Amino acid sequence: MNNPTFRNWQSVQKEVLRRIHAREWPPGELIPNEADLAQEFGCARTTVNRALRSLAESGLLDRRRKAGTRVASQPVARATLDIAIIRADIEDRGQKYGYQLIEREEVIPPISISAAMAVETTQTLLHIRALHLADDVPYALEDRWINIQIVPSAAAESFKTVSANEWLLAHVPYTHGEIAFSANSATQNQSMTLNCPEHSALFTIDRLTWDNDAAVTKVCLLFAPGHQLRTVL
Amino acid sequence: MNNPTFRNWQSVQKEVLRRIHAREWPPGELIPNEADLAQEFGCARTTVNRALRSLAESGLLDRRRKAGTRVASQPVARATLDIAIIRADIEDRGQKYGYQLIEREEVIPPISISAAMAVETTQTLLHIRALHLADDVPYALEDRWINIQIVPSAAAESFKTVSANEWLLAHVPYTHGEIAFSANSATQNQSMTLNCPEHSALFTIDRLTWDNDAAVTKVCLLFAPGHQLRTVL
DNA sequence: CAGTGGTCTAGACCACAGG
DNA sequence: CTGTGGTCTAGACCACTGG
Repeated sequence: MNNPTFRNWQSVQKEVLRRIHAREWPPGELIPNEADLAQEFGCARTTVNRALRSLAESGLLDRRRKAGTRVASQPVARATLDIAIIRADIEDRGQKYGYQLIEREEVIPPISISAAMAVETTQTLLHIRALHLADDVPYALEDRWINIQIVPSAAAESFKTVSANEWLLAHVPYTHGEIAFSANSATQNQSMTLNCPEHSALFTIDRLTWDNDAAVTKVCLLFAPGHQLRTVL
Repeated sequence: MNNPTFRNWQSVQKEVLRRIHAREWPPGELIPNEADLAQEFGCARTTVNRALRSLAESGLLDRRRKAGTRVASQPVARATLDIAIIRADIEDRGQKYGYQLIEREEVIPPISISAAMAVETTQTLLHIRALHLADDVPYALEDRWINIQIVPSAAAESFKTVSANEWLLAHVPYTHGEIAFSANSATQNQSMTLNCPEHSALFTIDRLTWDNDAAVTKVCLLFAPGHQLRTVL
């Protein structure tokens, strides 16, 4: 049984993947415990643990103390998306980045915004609207609210040349956030700004960013028609 | 220096996060090496490694041999999406799942499909169109192509009661895939099936699944207006 | 070439939860 | 209560890569 072929966790993982894939270990099946696998593979239990833990993180295995390790019966596809700064996205594709500030105002937001950001309905927020361009063509429309009580330094920024998207990521820390992807129909105003037909289907990212229970910023990004967000599984 | 507070990798990670967050280690900064941190925290280097590796995987740190570990200067937001079986998605929200097969045929696909799936232009594929419902309301429209040379058992499935979405995940292994999210305008046909206005903005998932360089299936999922895909950061 | 992260090992103790 | 995964340790060697 002592198989000298598996000397590192990657090779162990590869072999485990092979067995799952070949249905030697079918979905839902209990696989041998770490100690047994370590003996079979001729390596330390730590190494087996590393391989299996990694597979569990990607959703292929289901591990529970005492219950052991099972092949996931419904293999969830876990996609990892990297949401970068818009400028970086554009430049990575070799296009020229452009930026235009449309509006900047400090106002009391609609109830829907103050509620989502958990601020008093009477509190003033900084409202920014801006357009991102790729090779001089409209790329994305940014509509953002910033909590200037939490980020007072934002009040001094004009955001005329640096987008709020970029400035915030570089200057303001956050602890966690929520993000939602959806599709929205372009309003007349939006379609004019993005230079597309009215009612075009726009890929949309809504994002709410928190710093320890205080909302930092809420942003809605509307991408020009045709935009895709891609990743591998 | 020997601080007895940090006994496990989670607490080490938490402290590192605190320092990043408090800008004690600003973006781009080189942080102490593992051995030094281990001494400071009073734990083994392995434990520090575990904490830092995990942060690097989530994009907060940038690690390179010899060069050391740096705080990411452009913290990429890395969102993890779980793409489950549609039925599971609906039932998890306490709704009743429904399924209707619209069309099932074995035909030679359009060039765009055969090219994407890297099959001969003359090869017949299984084409499935189906509707998923939540509480009897249209939820998503599935348009799928299956490579019956790779999955011959699919040719014997009627897909009248079990969706291809679910059947494939349970019966057909795959090694990797590509996924893309976008927004599309509903065609007249689509809008009738989904019972929504024509030209509605539909959230779209395109997915191509491979088994070792052979395409298994290509699917386009069009979700009814209002659908959101959510996750946390 | 030398410093850094990447990994392996053997052994140990612990936390959790199934039976 | 007991088996399983989760983790820590100390020490070691290795792989990569910056200077």
